[in-house]
Amino acid sequence: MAQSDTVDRILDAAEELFADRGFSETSLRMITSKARVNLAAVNYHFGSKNALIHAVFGRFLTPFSATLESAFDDLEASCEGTPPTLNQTLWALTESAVRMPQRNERGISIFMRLLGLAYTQSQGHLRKFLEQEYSEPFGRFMRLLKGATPQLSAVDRYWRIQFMLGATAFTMSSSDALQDILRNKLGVETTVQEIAARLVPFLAAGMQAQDAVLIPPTDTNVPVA
Amino acid sequence: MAQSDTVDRILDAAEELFADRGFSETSLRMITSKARVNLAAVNYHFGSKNALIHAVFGRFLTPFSATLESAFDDLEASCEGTPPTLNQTLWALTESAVRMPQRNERGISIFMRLLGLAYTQSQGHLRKFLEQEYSEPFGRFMRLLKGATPQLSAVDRYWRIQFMLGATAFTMSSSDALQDILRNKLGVETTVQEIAARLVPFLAAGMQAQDAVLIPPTDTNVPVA
DNA sequence: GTCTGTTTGAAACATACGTTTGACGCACAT
DNA sequence: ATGTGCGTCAAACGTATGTTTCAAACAGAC
Repeated sequence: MAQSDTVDRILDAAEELFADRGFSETSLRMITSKARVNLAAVNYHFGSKNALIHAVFGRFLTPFSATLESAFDDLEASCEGTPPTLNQTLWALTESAVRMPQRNERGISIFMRLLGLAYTQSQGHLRKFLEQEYSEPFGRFMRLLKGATPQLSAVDRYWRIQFMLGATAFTMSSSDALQDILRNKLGVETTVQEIAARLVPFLAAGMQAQDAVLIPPTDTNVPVA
Repeated sequence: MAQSDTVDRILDAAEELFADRGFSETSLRMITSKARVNLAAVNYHFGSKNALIHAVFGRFLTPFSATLESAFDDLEASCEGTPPTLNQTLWALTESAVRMPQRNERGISIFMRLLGLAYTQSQGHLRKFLEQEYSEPFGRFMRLLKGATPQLSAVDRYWRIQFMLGATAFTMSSSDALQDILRNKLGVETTVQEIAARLVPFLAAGMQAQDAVLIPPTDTNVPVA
């Protein structure tokens, strides 16, 4: 055949190992031996380890950003002028992620982990690369958030978006470990879809919390409902 | 003198480098050359790189957990039987963190970053070590959270605690970068204390969000106030 | 001063890494 | 049949890592 499946075998193995161990803690030799290909194949097909990492993201993120764009299109079309709500925007994002065709049942979980790692490892180089490479859907999501939270000042909105991002990236990046703990402690099985279903209301409520009073402790719970 | 300051110089350098670059991306040679001590000093004083990492955490976490314990003591004493509220508990934690004597103005930010890394790097080995080593204040905080959110199921509470942890660790760990962006974009200056003041209401609101409906999108914002 | 235990110093150790090399096999066009 | 290009392979390259070694410097006790 003109093109063997070596490339895909490498991508599959790399994706899984990166998610389990992080990028710099995963060597090319681990990847090639898991994929049962020759060590030199990575540099032959991808050029370098860094290019491999980018390729792993590209394989998922390029079709995902297309899916996301059309989900945003549908959402805005169905709203006819009025800006989509916060809940709708967040759900459009998570639905798009969950609906992506998966290579296996761990697919989503693996990829969320990779995104989380991209935000915390290698001094954020990967984060900058991804935000640049996919600035279109990224910027659009930010604009939707702005439209959905007109009551927030720009500064408040900025920080709260970081809080959301943090909760998401962190949770997803360690979702395997967290699921293990939950299984051992409470005997509960969890899917990534369920985590997302718990995360979205948390984020939406935090995003719409009453403005921060810059004076510390009160002696009653903040009324929420 | 009986004991030189070599140990502290190593700890200072390691702390900063670990926070900037992660654990496995920081070599002993970087640490010793930044600390201007001999390479062998690390293995002589600490035994191994892993033991150094543990020592870095210990230097901050041991006094901090003492401060935290007494803050919790005060809080529970002032409540006389009735369980402290969520807001009070969260504030007791952040106050304790902010009030810690700092080696420099980046102190808090550096340490938050390290905690965040501990949860995401090295397959969670560090996380397990820390939760074991400081199970006392850790478990107590968890119990306080439980008392402050009796309406939540154990599973819901578990995940929301992870969300809080993620938002906090992520934000604090990249607070330097985030503050820079905000300064350049909106011309606003921010302190760690102000970030905390914005974070706590976000977390409290998310923690007390109405139970997750496991069915996706609605067409109205979730009512919050 | 001399001895003793502790801390530093420069150098080497063994190992692992990402990358490169050059020979080899194989399909396919000529 | 023959040559050409692509993919694979074992082996090596140079570099960087964590750790160890052993001699020298230093302190304080006698």
